[in-house]
Amino acid sequence: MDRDDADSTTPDRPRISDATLRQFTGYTMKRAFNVVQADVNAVLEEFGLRMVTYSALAIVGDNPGLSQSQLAQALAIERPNLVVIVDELEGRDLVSRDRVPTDRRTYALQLTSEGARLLARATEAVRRHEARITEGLNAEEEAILVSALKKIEATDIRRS
Amino acid sequence: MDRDDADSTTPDRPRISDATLRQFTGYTMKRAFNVVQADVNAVLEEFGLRMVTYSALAIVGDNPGLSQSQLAQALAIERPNLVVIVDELEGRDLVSRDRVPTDRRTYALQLTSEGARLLARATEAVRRHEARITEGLNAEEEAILVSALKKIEATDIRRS
DNA sequence: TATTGTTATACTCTATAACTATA
DNA sequence: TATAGTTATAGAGTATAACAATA
Repeated sequence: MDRDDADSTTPDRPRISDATLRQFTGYTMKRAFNVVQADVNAVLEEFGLRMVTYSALAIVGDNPGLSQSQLAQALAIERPNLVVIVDELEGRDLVSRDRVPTDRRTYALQLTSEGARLLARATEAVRRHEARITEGLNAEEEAILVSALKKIEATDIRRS
Repeated sequence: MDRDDADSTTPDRPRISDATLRQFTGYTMKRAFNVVQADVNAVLEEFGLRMVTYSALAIVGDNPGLSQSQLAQALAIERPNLVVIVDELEGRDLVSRDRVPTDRRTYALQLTSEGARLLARATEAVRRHEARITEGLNAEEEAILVSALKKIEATDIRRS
């Protein structure tokens, strides 16, 4: 991809403006998150993980014994889609599905020792990715960024 | 429900923790953006638009006469995928594809008057959505939020 | 030889209905 | 009757290769 410069071979449109979209914080959130997502996916690929499989490991690690329905809700994905994710993690011996005697419909999910080890290594790599992404921010800026994002996340969306 | 609860409204499942993921600003960015995206998509649906078709209208409006390749680059999508988007917008008479005499390979994209009208109405609705989303933030918080996001967006990602 | 727009295609992600086995 | 997990499937979204027309 060649960059546009002030060369006469470029007809009349050297730079594309996104002024209308730039007035919106949500647009800037999307552009910033695209950069974060590309970098974190590259980091996780070294562990054979994607954002969703890493997140699943982290949630199972924080909540040993939870059910697939609970994990699906925590990841905000539909139950049918979670099945293949847990299949993959179980097939790689990172997560175990244990039957629950008190309710034989549900599985209790747990990290295997290998899953715990991979999660720990991946979490360290994601920490380094985070440091890279936020290196231009001082502590106060990052604190306000996080608190502002949490307020947006907590917005009570009302439909008209 | 057959278990005796201290609170009758409290479900019998414990709260799921996302403590490991919450240490990451990128995770909070994703959670916040999910809320923004759901709301803006609901807003745009009333105009028969999605985020990508609204963005395309906005970019064409800001850059009349640009080519499909330039629009694809501005939207960060591949050229083949843009074709169906422009097909849709052209089929609804929101955008016109005009032949360029100086380079007959390219199309000059422009809003039709109906496209300009729809863009203006949708932009007003998105402004109201933005006000809803950021209503918990004061001016300083929002300014720091935007500047922090722009710094993240500008992060120079280096691959090892 | 390179570029614009296009077709075809494939792979991922996501969403819904319906099934089974349990409760 | 309801719930957990599952299967099948369909719709988006996204990516690459290759082609015709044009430069």
